[in-house]
Amino acid sequence: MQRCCPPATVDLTDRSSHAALFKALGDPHRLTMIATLARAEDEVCVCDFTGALPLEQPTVSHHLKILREAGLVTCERRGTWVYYRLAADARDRIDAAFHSVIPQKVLA
Amino acid sequence: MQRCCPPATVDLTDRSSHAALFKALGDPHRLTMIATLARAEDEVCVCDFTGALPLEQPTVSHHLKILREAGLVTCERRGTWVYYRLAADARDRIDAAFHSVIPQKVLA
DNA sequence: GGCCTATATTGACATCCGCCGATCCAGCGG
DNA sequence: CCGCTGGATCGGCGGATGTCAATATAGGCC
Repeated sequence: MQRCCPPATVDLTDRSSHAALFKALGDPHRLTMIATLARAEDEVCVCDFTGALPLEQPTVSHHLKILREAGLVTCERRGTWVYYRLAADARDRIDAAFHSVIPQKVLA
Repeated sequence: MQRCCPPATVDLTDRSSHAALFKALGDPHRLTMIATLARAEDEVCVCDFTGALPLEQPTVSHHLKILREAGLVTCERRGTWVYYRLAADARDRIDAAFHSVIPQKVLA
C-alpha cells in the first residue's frame, strides 16, 4: 500500500462495551421507554408500556430485557406487577461512553 | 386489562431519527473510526483505516458509508485518496439526541 | 490510450434483530 | 388447590446487518 500523506493514528482502544450501550439505544421503541422512565422520576409498570406502545406484550418484554442486560434499567416485582425504573447510573454510563468517543473540547 | 396503580404517562414523541443516530454508533469499528476522527482534528485518509482495522477494504468503505448517511462524517476526494473528517455538528447532534431522551436534571 | 492504485459498489452468505403467537411461570383470590 | 392475570420465555419468520471476494469507478502516470 502506498502512502498518501502524514499517516494518521487510528485509536484502537476497545470500544465494544460502549458500542453495546449505543446499540441498546438504537431502537425507537426502546428510546421511548428510556425517555418515559427518565421523565417519570418514579417507577413505571410494564402494563403502561404494553398499553401505550404499538407492540404486543412479548415484544415489550423483549425490549425491556435488552435494556436490562445493557444495565440501563432495573426492575422489581411487587405482587402481580413488575415495575421498571432507570438505572441510577444510566445517565453517567451513556455520558461516559459518549465522551470517551468524542472527547470534550477544551477551550472550545 | 386491570390497573396496577397510578397509570404512568408514556412519552410517545417520535424518536426514530435519534434512534438512527445511536444505531450508527452501535458498532465497535464505527466507534473506532469516530473516535479517531474526533481526536485527529485534521482529516483522516481511508487508507489509514484499512491499514489499522482488522477489516477488508470493502467493509471499511461500508462502515464509512453508514457514518456518512448518518451525517456524522463528511468526505472529500483529493486525487486518488479520499479523506474523512467528523461532521461539524456531529457532537451537537449526538448531544441533542442524548438530552432529548434523558433530559438534563435541574439542580441535581 | 493503457496500466496501476485507492476507493466504492455489488452479490452472496451467515448471523442477528424486531416482531408475533403460543406457552410457561409467579402471585393473587376464590 | 384451582383458575385467573401480568409478565417472561420459546420458536419461528422476514428483513436488516456485518463480512468478504469480485468487480466497477476514478484519478494519477507512462
